[in-house]
Amino acid sequence: MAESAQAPRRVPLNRDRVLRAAVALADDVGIEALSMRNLAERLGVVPMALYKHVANKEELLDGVVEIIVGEIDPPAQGADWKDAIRQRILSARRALLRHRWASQVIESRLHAPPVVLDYMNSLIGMFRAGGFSVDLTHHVMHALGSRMWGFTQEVFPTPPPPADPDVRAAMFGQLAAQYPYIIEIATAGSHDEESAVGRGCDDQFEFEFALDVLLDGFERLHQQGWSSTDRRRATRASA
Amino acid sequence: MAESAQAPRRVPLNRDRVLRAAVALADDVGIEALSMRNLAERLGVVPMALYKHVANKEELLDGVVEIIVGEIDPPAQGADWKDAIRQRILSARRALLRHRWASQVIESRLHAPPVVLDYMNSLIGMFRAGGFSVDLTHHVMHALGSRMWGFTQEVFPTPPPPADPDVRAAMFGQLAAQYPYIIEIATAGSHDEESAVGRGCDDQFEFEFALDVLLDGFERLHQQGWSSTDRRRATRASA
DNA sequence: AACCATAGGTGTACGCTGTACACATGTCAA
DNA sequence: TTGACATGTGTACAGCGTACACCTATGGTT
Repeated sequence: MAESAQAPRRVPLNRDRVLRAAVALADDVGIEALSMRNLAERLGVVPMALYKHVANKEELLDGVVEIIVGEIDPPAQGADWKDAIRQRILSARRALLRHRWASQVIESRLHAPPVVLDYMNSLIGMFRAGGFSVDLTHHVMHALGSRMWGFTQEVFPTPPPPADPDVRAAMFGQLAAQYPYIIEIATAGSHDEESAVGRGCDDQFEFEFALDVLLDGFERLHQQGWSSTDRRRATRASA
Repeated sequence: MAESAQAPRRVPLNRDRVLRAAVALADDVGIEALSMRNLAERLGVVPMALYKHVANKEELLDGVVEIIVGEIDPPAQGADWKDAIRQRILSARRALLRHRWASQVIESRLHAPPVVLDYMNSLIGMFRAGGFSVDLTHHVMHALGSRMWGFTQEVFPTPPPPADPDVRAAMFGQLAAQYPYIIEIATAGSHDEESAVGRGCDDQFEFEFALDVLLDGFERLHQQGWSSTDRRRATRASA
């Protein structure tokens, strides 16, 4: 008899299948639960089998980053630099929103995988095509920082408010006394102050706001013919 | 005889000593080697002893963040909002440069320790004192993001160039073919192209450049009386 | 002075992690 | 048919955070 019926001849693992399984697993159970053991189990294989395809966990994560970055759209053709870059970064953002854990992994990488360099290289090229000097482009890329990946580090996501209304009211009073300005911001635009505390922000708006402040600033410097001889107090009119 | 001579009556641990030892240990051996076991050893104590002073490792790291943030200078008095905020953030930067691992720990926190809220609250207050609306202040704080802590995520620090000149030349050629724009930036202002690849950037300059682009943008929006009813395409003149 | 509650330190043990190393198996070339 | 090579297995180890039971020294009360 054909042993393909008996033991259904498993397709052998390969690097790509391992990496895609890792992405799927992280999507499902979160990045902190992505362990070599869990991943192996999901692939129906013993942990050490993975090491035939990735050198170690670091390289696995490098590969995962490659996959995510591969989901970013190529640059739009025909748009001016500002719109093209804006669109591209927002595409990166969409990719990273599909995998919420990805920003953390990107930031943890010690050296950039090739696709990452591709992306950065192409982004730089978009500024250069817009007429930016090498120097200004350099600084502008630094200024974008991790925002070029479509995320801002959400420093301290607001914890969910306590369910008990009494506890919530008490907590609100204490916070208002201790951090009046934070409360002022958190409750802005709401008449029911207390309930608004845990309301959260429109992340997409905040992201675009910051991105546009930066892009507008870059445009202004570019138009003014900024050059790195203005190195002291770089962008400031005052000095 | 006094047993204080015989067994030199050790001073008991307390939360503060534990936290400061943790900071010192991380400074010495790096954050990845800061384990409960290593920390205990450094304090001449058994690992579990630490748990009488911090609930778990997460809370230890919270406490470590408290100490770092405590090193940030209080706001300057009498300066205008822009200079005051600039100075404060640069002070935060100095604190974080003293502990290179700290940014990573700050970003890994799930909820903000009180001193962190203090800092943010006070920074918000500085914008408000400068006449910023609640709304604009809100967005502006988001736009600063982790830069308010004085760091930009250094995405992918450049690895040191290989020692062997032949290898270096070969690598340079390959990089130049594959990532021409990156190479263009990396070698800008240098005539000896190859050797400039690993030269690195003036991080302080890059940080201040980005900070000033943002602060200048904020100032412009503020002067123009930006209000959140301009919510679509927030900062853009075009639409 | 005797007592005892309590805070602080100890020792052991468990489950989890990444991964080194030796081994088995399955597939293709000679 | 034989052997080489790629792939998957099994066992084992060191390190991690930390639960739990225990001991000990200190300080206040009787």
